[in-house]
Amino acid sequence: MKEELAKAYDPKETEGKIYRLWEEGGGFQPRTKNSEQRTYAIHLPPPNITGSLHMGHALNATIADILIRYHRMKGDKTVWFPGTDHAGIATQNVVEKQLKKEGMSRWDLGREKFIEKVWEWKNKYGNIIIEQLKKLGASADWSRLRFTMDENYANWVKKAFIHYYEKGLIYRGKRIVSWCVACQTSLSDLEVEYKEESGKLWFIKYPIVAPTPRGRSDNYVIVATTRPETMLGDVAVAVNPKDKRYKNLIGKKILLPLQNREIPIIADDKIDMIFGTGAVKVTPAHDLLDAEIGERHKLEPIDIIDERGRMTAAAGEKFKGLKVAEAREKVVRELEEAGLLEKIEDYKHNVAICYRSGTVLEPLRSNQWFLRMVDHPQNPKSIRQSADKNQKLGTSLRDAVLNAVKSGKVKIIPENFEKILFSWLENIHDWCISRQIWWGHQLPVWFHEPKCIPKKGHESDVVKCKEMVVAVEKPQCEFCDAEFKQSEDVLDTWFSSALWPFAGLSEADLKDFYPSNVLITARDIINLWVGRMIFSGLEFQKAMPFPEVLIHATILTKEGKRMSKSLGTGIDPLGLIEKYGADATRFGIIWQTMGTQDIHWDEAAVQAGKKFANKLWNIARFSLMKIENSKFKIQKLKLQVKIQNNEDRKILQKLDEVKKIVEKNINSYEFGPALHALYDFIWHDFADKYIELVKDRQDEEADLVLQHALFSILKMLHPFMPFITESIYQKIGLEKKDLLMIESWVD
RNA sequence: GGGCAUUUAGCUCAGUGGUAGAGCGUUGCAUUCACAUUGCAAAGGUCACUGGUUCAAUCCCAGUAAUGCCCACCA
Repeated sequence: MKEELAKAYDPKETEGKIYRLWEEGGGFQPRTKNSEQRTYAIHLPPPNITGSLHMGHALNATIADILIRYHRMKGDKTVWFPGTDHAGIATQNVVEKQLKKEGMSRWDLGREKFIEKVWEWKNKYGNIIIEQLKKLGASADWSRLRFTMDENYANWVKKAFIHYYEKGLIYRGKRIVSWCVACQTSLSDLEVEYKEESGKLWFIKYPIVAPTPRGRSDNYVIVATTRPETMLGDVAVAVNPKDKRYKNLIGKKILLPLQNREIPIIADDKIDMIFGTGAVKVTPAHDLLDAEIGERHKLEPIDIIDERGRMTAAAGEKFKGLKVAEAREKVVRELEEAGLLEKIEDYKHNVAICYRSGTVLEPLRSNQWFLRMVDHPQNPKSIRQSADKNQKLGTSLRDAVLNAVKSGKVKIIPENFEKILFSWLENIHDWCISRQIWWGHQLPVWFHEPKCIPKKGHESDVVKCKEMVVAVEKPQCEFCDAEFKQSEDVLDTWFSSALWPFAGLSEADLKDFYPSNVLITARDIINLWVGRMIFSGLEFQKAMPFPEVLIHATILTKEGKRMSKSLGTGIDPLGLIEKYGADATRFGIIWQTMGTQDIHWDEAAVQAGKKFANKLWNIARFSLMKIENSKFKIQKLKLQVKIQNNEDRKILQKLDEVKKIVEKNINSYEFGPALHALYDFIWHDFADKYIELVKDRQDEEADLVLQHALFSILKMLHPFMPFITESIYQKIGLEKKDLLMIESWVD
């Protein structure tokens, strides 16, 4: 059927229709086209259900969509796996905020009701971002949509936990963790952020017990601290063993002010002689370094701050129950009154804050679960720098990742981001995987109720009752009637995200599409996510989850600053789609994607994309009109005539060159250059020159070359600008015709 | 404190060991011919700075400066 093309391209009129056409045509599902059975798979980094599309997602999804559409046209059995992440703390915070507006807290509701509320919220808002990705033209297979809390995904999470536990890699212990008083949970190292703060450095006099000669000023040691209130939990004062100033004080005792406790002066080479006074108060319960020192010197920690951020009884009667800030004031005041405050200096330093709530974190000791990262004391630095790529590493999870990257089993693109991974791995601590929030995967850990009622005939076996069982299902005690109760902790969200390349996939998909071909992601989650997916894949699938990791650009503001919602500097991709159309938006993004250089966002590129779309539209309008009026109707897409005319030969040759450039660029993830080449060719070679030349020609060859070039252009441009190319293609009067999206690539 | 990256036209960015390129913007001309969301043309640059290698450096090397990003348990 003939259909007149409008004079200008209208994305609004087109995009919805075309997307439905694709979906109804089953274009997103994988299919086998050639006999080679090559597969191509990408996993969408699952966006948080709390999120809405930002430029980073748009860039990521556009890149993935280009690769997916290209490989699909190439004939590979292609699939793009989409899904969303339950995003533990983030989602819980959103729902808690909502509750707060109603004057409630999660505690008022109770755990069960609260989780119901979160599910309600998820069902209502959790797929917004998926709908937004569709607007962008993402050709993901929505029939394979997953959620990190789906039932079989959850089963994988439990399986993984139990596997690690039985292997001895998961352990429970009372350790210092970063504790968020607002979220009431522990955080992993990677969830801690730092904020510069102008604080104070207090210099406190600690009297030495063994009296030095009277009247001398050295009958106390001065320590400098940013957190005077923690002195209530001091168990020692540490100095560097090489420090001459304190050499003869080592081993002597100090009478801890306000607490009137005797504590030793110890030597530890971790102490920096330059900083402060060179003497450090040691509070092993509330500082990581101090905990390390405390352990080395076998000093018992004293917990003086509790999980609500209040002082405990151990802080002393006067301080018990006070908030940390209040305690600080009071400690300072009392020290001053006692004449033990030497001086106060202004001091700028970084304080650790919660990446979700922004609250200052309290390092404190808490019962948590850890995943062991390192299994032997080998110096990792020497591993990385070693020239011998086959050098044996240990079998720890950390070493598995190191090994994979070092041996090239996984390639990080660009290569220099390997360093980010290496430096994290070199200093890695065991991963605190338990959280005290409610929304997430509850640990498959069961505790025996303390009250034990022995079964008949088992009165003497009661001692054999297990206190704790790690299992998928609730266990039953052999010897008594006491109920097992599931641990209230949930797992760190990233524990489940780490299983993303395989968890929740059907067995058939796992067989066909594991490993996937490339992981596309932003640099800020290289450690948080990529590193953990690598060891999870190796652990549970015995193979790398992906051979390549493409770290794409970060989109910054035009001024080169980070885009931030709170500062209002963020660009909304949906606004761009609304204003210019999805193709123009994709064009604008990719136009600026040169290598992996960060992008200083310039909307002019999107405007250029809109103009280009219109140009293409009119190229098609002219070409189709000419061909329609020609006696030489289109039969096939292939050009099968011998070319006589020189101009024809020239344009076909150029077309072939462009094809090679585009293929080469896509294969090496150079999307910007590919688009620039297409743009130049289409506008300046094809439209400006060839079409002008061909206007007066009436011969068959001209018409055939014109249509061949047009089809080739539509195909090559399709991965970049899918809507308009498909829309034009659908208007071509061919006999047998499929969707352009599954049409075969230019040959 | 450590690491990485960037610096080229008014703006956002490509690029090459041998007279410098695009998009947007600017200026002039053209046009009821597919497209004014157009065509043709023009103006506009000591390629951050200093030194080195070279017959020749915007490009390679070293250093400096500015900017940005990431990592880090200095009290």
